[in-house]
Amino acid sequence: MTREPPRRRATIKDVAKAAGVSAMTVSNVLNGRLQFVSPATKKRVEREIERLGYRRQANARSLRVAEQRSIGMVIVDESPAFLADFFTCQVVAGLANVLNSADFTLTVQGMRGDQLSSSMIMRNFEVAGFCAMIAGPDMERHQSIQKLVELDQPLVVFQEPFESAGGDLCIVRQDDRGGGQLIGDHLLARRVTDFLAIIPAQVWPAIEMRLAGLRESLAANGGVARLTVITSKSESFADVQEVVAQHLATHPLPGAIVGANDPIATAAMLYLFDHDVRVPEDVRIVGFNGFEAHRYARPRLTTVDSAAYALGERAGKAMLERLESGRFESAEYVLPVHFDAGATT
Amino acid sequence: MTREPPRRRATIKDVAKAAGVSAMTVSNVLNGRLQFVSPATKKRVEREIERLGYRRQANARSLRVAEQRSIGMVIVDESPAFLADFFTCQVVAGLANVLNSADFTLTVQGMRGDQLSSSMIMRNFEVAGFCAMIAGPDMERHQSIQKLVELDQPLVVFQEPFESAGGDLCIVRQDDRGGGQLIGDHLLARRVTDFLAIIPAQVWPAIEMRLAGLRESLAANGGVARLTVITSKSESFADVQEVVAQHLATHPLPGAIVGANDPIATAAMLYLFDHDVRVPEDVRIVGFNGFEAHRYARPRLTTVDSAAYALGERAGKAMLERLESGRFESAEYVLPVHFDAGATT
DNA sequence: CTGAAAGCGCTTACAG
DNA sequence: CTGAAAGCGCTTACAG
Repeated sequence: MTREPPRRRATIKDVAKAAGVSAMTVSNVLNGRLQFVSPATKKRVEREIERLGYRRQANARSLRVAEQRSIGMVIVDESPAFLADFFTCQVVAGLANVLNSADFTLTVQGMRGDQLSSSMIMRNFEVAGFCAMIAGPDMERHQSIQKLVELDQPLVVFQEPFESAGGDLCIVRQDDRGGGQLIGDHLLARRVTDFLAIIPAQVWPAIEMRLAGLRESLAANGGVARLTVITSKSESFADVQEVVAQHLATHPLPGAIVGANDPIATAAMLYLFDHDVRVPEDVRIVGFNGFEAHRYARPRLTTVDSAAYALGERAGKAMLERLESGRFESAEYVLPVHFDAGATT
Repeated sequence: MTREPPRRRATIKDVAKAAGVSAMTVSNVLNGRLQFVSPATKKRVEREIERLGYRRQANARSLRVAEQRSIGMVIVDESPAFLADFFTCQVVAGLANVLNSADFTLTVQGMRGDQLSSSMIMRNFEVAGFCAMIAGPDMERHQSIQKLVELDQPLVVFQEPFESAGGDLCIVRQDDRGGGQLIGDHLLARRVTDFLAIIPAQVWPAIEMRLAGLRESLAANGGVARLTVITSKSESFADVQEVVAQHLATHPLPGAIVGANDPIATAAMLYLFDHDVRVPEDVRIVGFNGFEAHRYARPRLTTVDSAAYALGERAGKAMLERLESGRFESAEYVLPVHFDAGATT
């Protein structure tokens, strides 16, 4: 229970004294204002910084110059393992990479929607701007976005289908609706008339958009094709298989199963295999995302490749530009998705 | 190019004035020191905080109380997509979750080993402690750890096999060596004598440990079994298949293929299928990690389940305890792994 | 080119 | 119970 000995961390004054210069000169060296400091002095200061193990108190600097060097990433999700989702993880990876390269740090905080207002990252002022990935139904999501907008700081929201209501807000998303359309068109061309879509219980706007695109495709075809949507408790193997079993117990085989993402589609496919249904001969199957891990199922899944990592990068760039120029250069970025034909259709 | 209008953010003084109290009273409300403030005053202050949209400047508070409310997560990896790795992602998810629940924020920065010294997070003092996930060969990794230790702040290192050299350091890892042994024992019991291990070019200490465990198992068996190790440029499907093809062009089929992780094992398995080799009849295959995404390959892969998310949680708890009590309660935590028999052995 | 001083927004020991 | 004041470690406008 002993506390640390109170060995004091070196400050800029310690460095200044050791180098025989003023604190201002040390500050100039630290901030690269080299027109004010001779090369010899610079060397001396740098040696003392090294020797004393001096590190700048980011807090003191930020307070003085009223500038933060971190971006907040808020993930609103019911699951306590919010970041464990692969899509989210890829987005965060791309974002972190761009920000880190520009000497910004990424501050991650995940929470449920009702915890947003009470979270540290919102009650305190400590980041230069926010990025947000928000799950949930429209109403709740919009409440969360509204709360973030009211912070009056630059905000990038991922995978949000609705138009930016103006403000200091930028939407970065991919064309999930277009992806849904591509799936519909592809299957209609193969004369599928009976579609079964499987979505997870946790509402994600991107998944709603995929469904909307699929519906549009079917409607454009004259509306002769029928779409049934069933909901799985989660994306897990067991839950998907259970809901598929339940549905097929009372319904005929559909012409095609469209999974909201690859894990769901693959779980459904394996269920069919275990019940001697052939894919694609009896039922065609399509997933969504096309991440590496799901290229390993055989037959290879037909899917739509998502640009999750690129979304993160795009958001990072947008945020950096915003901080630089004072406004977002575009209110919305929509990245394309790519249809990826496998052997299941 | 217009800068933001200089609308000033509300400070504690603004709140104090609006509520007709002193700044100290506002501070007391903010910090829950309610013995000093009457319920009526508290209500009034809270109303003004709400009305003015006041948020505390975390920098000013941290500077004053000399206490940080963020933990730094350093990921040292050659890949620019450092965080995109699923194992790392799971670790970060578990860590973020525990820290967030304790009102700590997680500050993520990824970089190559040679960028460590020049990174913001190291040159500045802005977090209460560090967690680190470090790839690379022993020498380079130890250099990185050394640099982090010299910061003289609490440090948790993930998946590092070597003993803590004392200091303010805690190792959190899983029993990868034991996992390797389990794989060896399992295959030896099935009379395998010719092992082929496939590892990625990027050195990870955890993978070295898996190999070491496998070697120990073989040695304990009298050393009649032979182990060949080949290296794939990356974990990607194409690279693994290429190296397997190359090897098998000049070598007979092994009795078993041990992948350093599931993606590698699965890619090898699919290569064999494409060349009419039966699994497990002709060649047995084992992977490592057992993440959900790889339960979808058929036949279901025999693997060892990793505790990546739990590693992150354990590290978070260890760090919080350390900050609370002044020392790590244990210099090392080793989480168990579980053998997960599938249909490929 | 260099130094002394003010001030960023908080918290807290001290005096009333 | 409340207020005035000092000070955390920086940066920067100002004076020499």
